[in-house]
Order: sequence, then structure tokens, then C-alpha cells
Amino acid sequence: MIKEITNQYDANDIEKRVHAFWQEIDAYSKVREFRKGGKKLFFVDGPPYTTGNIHLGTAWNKIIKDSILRYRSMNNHAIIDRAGWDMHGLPIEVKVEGVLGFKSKKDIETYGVGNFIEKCKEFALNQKDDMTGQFNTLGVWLDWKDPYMTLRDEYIEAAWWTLKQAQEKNLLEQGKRVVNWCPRCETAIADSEVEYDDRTDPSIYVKFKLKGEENTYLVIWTTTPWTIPSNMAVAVHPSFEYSKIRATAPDGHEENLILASELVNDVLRKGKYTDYDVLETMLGEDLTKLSYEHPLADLVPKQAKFEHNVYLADYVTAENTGCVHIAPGHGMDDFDVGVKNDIPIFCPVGSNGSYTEEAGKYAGMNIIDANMIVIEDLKERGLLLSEKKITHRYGHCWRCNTPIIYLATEQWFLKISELKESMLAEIKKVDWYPDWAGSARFKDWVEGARDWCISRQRYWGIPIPVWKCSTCGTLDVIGTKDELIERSDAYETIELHRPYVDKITIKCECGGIMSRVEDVFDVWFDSAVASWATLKYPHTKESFEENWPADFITEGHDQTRGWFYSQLGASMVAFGKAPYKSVLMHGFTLDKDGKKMSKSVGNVVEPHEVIGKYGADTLRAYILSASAPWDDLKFLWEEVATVHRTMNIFWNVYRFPLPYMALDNFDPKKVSLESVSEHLRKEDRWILSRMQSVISDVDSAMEEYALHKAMRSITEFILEDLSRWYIQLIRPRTWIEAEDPDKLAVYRVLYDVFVTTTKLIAPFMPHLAEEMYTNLVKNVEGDALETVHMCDWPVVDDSLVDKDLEAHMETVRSIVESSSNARQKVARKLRWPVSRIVVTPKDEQIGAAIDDLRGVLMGQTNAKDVVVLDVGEYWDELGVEAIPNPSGIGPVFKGDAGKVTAAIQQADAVALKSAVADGGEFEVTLADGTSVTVTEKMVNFEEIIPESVASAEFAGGMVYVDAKLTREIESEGYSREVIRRVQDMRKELDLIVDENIKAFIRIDDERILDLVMDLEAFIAKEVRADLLVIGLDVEVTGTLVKDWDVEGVSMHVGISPL
RNA sequence: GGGCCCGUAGCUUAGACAGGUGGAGCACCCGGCUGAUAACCGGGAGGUCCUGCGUUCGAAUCGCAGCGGGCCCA
Repeated sequence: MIKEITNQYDANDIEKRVHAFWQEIDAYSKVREFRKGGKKLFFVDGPPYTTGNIHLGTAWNKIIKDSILRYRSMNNHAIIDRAGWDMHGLPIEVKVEGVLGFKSKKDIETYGVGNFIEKCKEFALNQKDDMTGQFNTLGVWLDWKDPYMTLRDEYIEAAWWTLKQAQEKNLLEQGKRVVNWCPRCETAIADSEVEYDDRTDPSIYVKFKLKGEENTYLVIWTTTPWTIPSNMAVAVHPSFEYSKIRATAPDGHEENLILASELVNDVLRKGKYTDYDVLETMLGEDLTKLSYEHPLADLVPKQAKFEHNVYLADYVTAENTGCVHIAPGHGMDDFDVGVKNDIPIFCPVGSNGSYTEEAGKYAGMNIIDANMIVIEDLKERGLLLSEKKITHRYGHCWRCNTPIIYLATEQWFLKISELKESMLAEIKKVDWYPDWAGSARFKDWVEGARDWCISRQRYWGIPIPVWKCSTCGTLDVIGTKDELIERSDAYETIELHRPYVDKITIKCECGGIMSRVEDVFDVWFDSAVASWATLKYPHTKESFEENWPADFITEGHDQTRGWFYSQLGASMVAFGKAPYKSVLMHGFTLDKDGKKMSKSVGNVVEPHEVIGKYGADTLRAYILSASAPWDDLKFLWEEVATVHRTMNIFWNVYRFPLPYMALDNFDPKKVSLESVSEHLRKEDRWILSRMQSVISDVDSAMEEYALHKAMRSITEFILEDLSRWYIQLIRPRTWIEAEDPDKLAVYRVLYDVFVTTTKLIAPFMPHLAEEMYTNLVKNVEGDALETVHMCDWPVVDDSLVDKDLEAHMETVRSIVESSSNARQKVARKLRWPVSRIVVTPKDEQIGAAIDDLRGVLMGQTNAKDVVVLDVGEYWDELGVEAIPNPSGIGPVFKGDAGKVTAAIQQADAVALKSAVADGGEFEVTLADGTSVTVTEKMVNFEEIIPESVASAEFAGGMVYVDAKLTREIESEGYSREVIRRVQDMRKELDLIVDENIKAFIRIDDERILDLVMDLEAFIAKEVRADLLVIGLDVEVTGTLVKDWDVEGVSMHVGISPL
């Protein structure tokens, strides 16, 4: 049997119970098993990094995934959904270093790489367990028992295998390149690991002395003085105009400078030059014959041996001096210029950010410390033109926040730039939600794609499976663990991490020994192979062949440059096609001011705070309904509270009929919708039709992943249709005590609506849905499915759809609302009936709606009659007043205007109005007896509403509420006032609903008493009084006695239970 | 500096693709109901639709330019 429930929505209580139930029966596995014959859906979970704590954005991400997958499952999809964990990489190394108090790579080597790796592994696994618990609290169903983890051998093999594909397709390259380098972590870092922040640096203009020309200098600008020792060239734009000028320095001496013409004034101002003359102008391409002396050649001996020339580069902009300092070892563009022109790549800086021996005087010095020293040295040599500070955006290591530098180093690359065209073609085949995520944003990013540096000089990561022969230099890529064992002396139990694999050697064909290169993979490469690694490919092939590529993935828009990209890149290398068929890109969670949440700002809201206060379903409902998935979400506590209130209303709607159903032993098994169909009232058919419309609205919203629309139509149905309307309409029917088909019809309709709604909310509020399902379905049907999440998604029942009825009800509702408005104008409470309401409709549909739903309209307006006029008909009880319009009268009648005005006021307004209605004319007689013609422009009209009538506009016309009092109405009004007070006192005594009482009522006003006495019997029945005494001189006694003031009349009421 | 998204009432938003009198919720004020009751419901007030220019009979909506916010990039 259906049970009564608590009178408050207690999310934490419900969720605790539901989680225990899910765990007890292993609901997740049962549901997946139940649907295994359904349509296949391969979903890949973007693996969160195991930081230990989920934040609101991670919660949102998983809530979206969970809601969509639950919806698909109810629509009979067989889902593959292993949860994923990203567990390698620098972030964990940095955390473990912190725990162990390490400062640099040396500390790790001293501690032992093996020990360090074990710590990292332990750390990652612990964090994963913590986070799994947090996701469970949210009610997220993924395969948590068998998640894919990047640290597992089977996963590492997927990465190895992929690299082998790259080598076989000649897409793997080793070489010296300039990379982003973190001098603290002593490793290359990916473009995507660089975070840009403001930073203040020196901004210096330096003079490079030309060879073979006295007192003449090229002027360059830089914000990194420490790269001057590595300068190898100057680049200019071929088509810019450059000037050689004779400038007078602040100290009076003259010198010749070469720089872009349009920047001369600007630069001279910076150097405080007093005057100048242009000696000659030329194009950039004319400068290539120049060569210059390195400014610090005396301090960096190796520099004295290089030639320093001017080269052309199109990327040079007309900023600063137009002459760009080139240090091929310390800049991407610089490197390209160097390679193109065969300039030696001179890079006298080591991995820890200190100069090497090659840097001469600067050897051993930290580069940042060297900035000031370089500036001093330049100044001493008279080569510093200007020195200032500049605050600009500069890249930092995203994990340790150290300013990055660019270093030319030996790295491994995937040649993504060669795949760009096919990647762009693949993007078009993918379904993107929203469309611009792919067609604009992602396309834009891929167009700028560069070769991907996949090597890192670190410890905790997937080792790069390249073995190199120390004798002949041959390289070999190992694709699987089996291959490694076969080719070496490794055992089956070998662990594929450093330092264990580092010890494995392979015999080279030349007879030499091959050992592994020391690098590990960029951690982005780990997750890049997720779509096949999660299917355990290449270890097993069957599932891959059946399921790959993924049907669906969804992540935040930061993953455009991240996982969407890395997956595509790796997949193009491995298979030559995109690894996903459809992608939903979601937004970011921001704080209430629209700012990014960040620990340092202190504006972070944690998911568990929200859950603790309002429950997981509330958080889910809030996050899903607050904004479109692809828009950013401003987190507002007040909005969460509002959503929570809505859920409480839903709870109350659900609770409302349960006591009555329980009292009547209502059994849905015995009362079918068919069996009550003859007793269905219009409002019952209406709510059933609305229910169907909501199902179809939710379906179309889900079709385009518009989860917010789905949520909003459900919420609106609950609030507007159920709580504010249907429940109000049917309340009296639930109070009938006898076995009554009208009441049974309501029970059945409510039951169906509740069960359907329960299924509709199941993807979004899975706990509440489970709780309701247990009570409404499992408590009734012994053989019900075990959980609501096994149920089929509701299908629209066309036989219940009645769009006309829905439209009619909407019309009637708007009339009821307007009549409430009108009642307020005449201060007549709803408890008091009105004799009639009069509707003047704008179109035929209004009359049809009222005919259809007259009972509903009369009941909800508490009117004794409803009168509908014809379209265009004027209600003859309304008066009309003619208001003369001076601006129309004045120009025509000049001096007689006053008389005309008076005449219009005297005229028969009704006749006047109908005469001029369509531009017609009307004769009025002035006081002096003459007649004049009045036209439309000269007069306006106002309705005169009868006293005690009030009007209000609604979308389809006007409503007039006639609130004139009659004896009958006053009698009923006062009687209802009496009844309400007695009911209030019954409540105060906490009487059970059908308990009888005796009541004594004294009314201190003879007229009112007389009115009330008309309905004495009615009152007695309504308040269940076996003995009711009402009079002027009644002695008022009872268990509870109260004095009341009713519209200025004092009443004294005493009641007692019998 | 570039790409994409966003800008509507004090706050959160619908409407924009497809031009035709801008709709809700929260908060606020006023009221109703009283067998959902520490619940529920109605009404009111509140708008330079970011700004400017353009297209059009007509622009929140289309176009251009700018301003502000977010993400990403340089």
C-alpha cells in the first residue's frame, strides 16, 4: 500500500536511504545488465585528474553525464561507461615533493626514483578513492568498480601501442626544438600547461654596433635581458621602411642609429635624445648585408667566434624598434629564423635555469638574477639606449607558477602539423553541441596546431617506449608488454613504470645494447588514448571493433585545447579518424559576480557545502536548470534555495493526496484509468494531456542536449499545472467521504501523473525519483521493477492529448487571475461569492473555452453566474462618458470651442460613440441652439463602470466582476467567515479530521446574526458540529474559547470535542 | 592583439536562428486561502533590452563599430 510521508522534503534523509538501497541491491550493475540488449551507446568519461577533491565544475560535468546516461538508459540503451582517472604527471609529483619537502630533482634522485614512484602511486590511488566517494554522493552512476586508470599496465600499453603507430607512419620525430620549459620542474611543458598572468619585467632598448661602419648601431628591444648573451642575429621586416639617423644624445654626443622609420620619434623620446637628422632611408630587405658585433662578446668568449647578421622575417611587427633580437635557443620564432638561415642554435642555459660554462662570465648564474647584471654590463659599454619596467602577460608553469622560459632541447614530437588538414575534415563529421563549439572554436584551435611535444623529463608518467642502441644509435619503439618481454629479459611481473623499465635492455642487431630513453610522456598523451584504452585495446580487440569510436563525450570548454584536441590528435595518428561521434561542450562555474572560482580569491563553493545544506538532487536540479549547458553558470545560493523550495512544493504536491488515499485504501491495481474514464472531469483530462505535452517537451529538449529546457518544463509543470492549479481544483473532491467514483477518478489521475513525473525526474533527481517510486509503485505492485532507473522512459499517449482543452484551460486560468485582480479592486475576498462575472471576449475561442470549462471558472472565481458577451458586443450596463478633446476642437471652432466642449459633455455619449466609431460624424446642439458637426478627433470616450463592479484586462478581453451584495451573498460570506474560524480552532485543538464537536457562537450584531442563521445547518455540517448554538446571548464555553473580529463585528466562539 | 561565447527589471533568466505592443522566477510591497498549513496561492510596482550608427513601414531580434564580462590563444 502507498504510505504517508514526512511533511518536509528532507533531502539528506532520502538520499542516505536511497544510497543504502542502491548499494544493497547493486542497482547500477542491475540496471546495466537489464539494458544489455538495448541499443549500444559507447560513452567515454573524460578522466578527472586525481587532485583529491571535486569542485563545482567537476560536479557539473559528472551531473550532466549522469543525467544524459540515465535518460538514455531509460530509453533502452546499453551503455558502456567506465569512469576514468587521470593519475600521472607533474601535478602529483609536485604534491608528493611538497609532502616530502623536496625542492628540486636532485632531492628525488637522492630519495630514489623507485621510492618516489611508489609514493606517487599511493597518493594517486588514495585521491581516486576519495573522489569516487564524492561522486557517489552526487548520485553519479558510472562504472566505478572497473574504472580505467592511466597508471594500469593495460592503459600504459595503449599509449605505447599508439606511439608505435606514430613511428610506423613516420609521425614520430626526435629533435632539438624550443619548448616551454619550467626551470623549477626542469621539464618541458605543453602549450596547454602554460598559464598567462601579469608580470613585471625590464623593458630595454639595446644598441648593436655595426661592423665596418663607425659609430652606427642597430637598435633592438627586449623584455628578457638574460637572452642577450645568447643573441645570434637581428630580424627585420622585408617591406618596412627603416631609417639611418644621426641623433644627439642627452650628453651632447652624436651617433648613428638604424630602426624602423615610423618608430624613430618614439624610440628617441625613450632615450631622451635631443635632436636628430635622417641620413638615409631604406627597406628592410636592404639591411641584410649588415653585420654587427655582439654587445657582450668580451664577456661571453664563444660569442666572439660567431657571425652576427641581419635576416628577414615576416612576423616582425612595427612595434618598439622594428628590429628584433634573435636568440634561436630561447624563442620559437627565433628558432625558426635560426633553422631557416643556418644560424647555430646557441643555448648556454641549463635545465635548471642557470647559465652553462658556455656563457662565460655568466656561467652558473640564475637567468632571472642575471637580468640586472646584463643591464649593468650593457650600460657600462654604452650600449643601453633606455631601461624601463613593463607589466605584461607572461607564461607561468600551471602547477608551480614559476615563470617559464623557452629552451632549445632534445624532445620527442608527434608531427601533428602534417595531419592538420585531415583533422579539420574529421571535425566536420562530428556532431557538436552547440554547433559553434566545433565549427568555430575547435576549428580555430586546430588551425593553429603545432607539432606536439610529447616528452617530459620527469618520473611519474608513462615511460616513453623508445629504446636506443648505445653503439649504432638505432631506435626501436616497443608497442606492448608482451613485445617487451619477448625482446628482452623482462619477466611477466614487470611493472611498466620508471625506474623498473629503465633497467630493461634489448639486444641490438648490431650487437650493441639498447636502453630506454629516459623521458616520460606528456600527461595529456595519457588521456588522449582513453577511447581505446578504456576498451582495453590493443590488449583485447573485440570490444574495440564493436564499439569504437565513442558515441558521445562531454566536457567543459577548456577541453577544446585539452582533451577534445589531444584525443583527436592521438586518434589521427593511430587510426586516421576522429575518436568520437558527438561532443557536448559545457561551460564553467563562476562565482556570483561572474568571476572564476579560485582558492586564492576565496570565492570557491564546494559541492559538499551545497549537498550538506540542500541535498544532491537540489544541487543537480539547480545546476541543470540554471543555465544552458554550454553557457557559463553563475553560482548563486539564493537560486539554489529557490530550487530547493520548488522541490519542497513538489514533495507537498505528492504528499497531499496520500492521507486520503491511505484512509480509503486506494489500490491502483484495482482502479484503472479505463475504469474511471466515465468519471473523469475536464480538469482531469486536462492534466493528463498536459502530462503528455511535458513528456514530449522533455524529449525534444534532450534531443539537443538542452538539459535546462528539460528541467524547466518539468519544474513549470509541477509548479503551475500541478500545485497552483490542478490541486486547487480537485481538493474538494478528495474530501468526499463515501465511496465515490468522482474521488476515485482523481486518485487514479493523480497516481498516473505522479508515477509519470517520477520517471521524468529520474535522470535529473535520481534519489527523489527512487524514493517516490518505492512508495508509489513498489509498495503497490509486488512484481514491480526493482528501481525506477530500470523503468522505460514514458511515451506520449496520443489518446490522452487534447490540445484544445489545454488552450481552453489556459484561457480560463487567465480569466480567473484577472477576476482575482478585479476582486482586489473592490476589496472582495474570494470567500465571498459574487453574483456574476461578465466577460467581453476578443475572439470566439474565449467563449468556447468558457463553455467547455464553465464549472471550473465558476468554482475558481466563486461566482454565481458567468456571462459571456458576443465578440465586439458592448456590455449594456456600462455607461460611456464623452471626453472632449481640446486639440481636435480648438483649430476647427476657434472662439466657439468652449461651447462645443460643453455641448459634447451634454450629448448622449452612447449615441455619440457609435456615430463616430468608424470615422463618422455627429451633430450636437450648442447652448445657443445652433448645430455643429463633431468628428472622431474631437472626442475621447471612457467607460463608466457601475458601482460595485470592477474590471480587469486579460489576454483575451475584459473581465467584469459584479460584487454587489445581496442577502444571499452576505449570508454565505459571513457564514464562511464563521466556518473558517471554527476550522482554525479545530486545527488548534489538533482534532482528527472526522472528529465531531459541539460549538457555541455569540455574534454581537443582530443583522449579521440574522444573516448567519440562514445557513446554520450548513455551518454545522461543515464544521462537524453535532451541537451548534448561535445567538446574541449565548454563553460561550468549551475546551477552546476565542474572540474574533470579523469585518468589524465581534464574535465569540467556543468548541469542544464530543 | 586574435577567436568563440555572453550582456534583457535590484538579482537570475525566456524571447533572438525565422523582425510585428518584451514574458517568468527570486527579492520587495499589498492581499487571499486555511482539511498541502513552519505549507500553498493571487496581485502590484519595477525595463535606455550594454552604447552608437545602419537596414526596415517597423529592431531586444538583422548588419557594422564600440564598451563590459567569461573561456581560450598570442
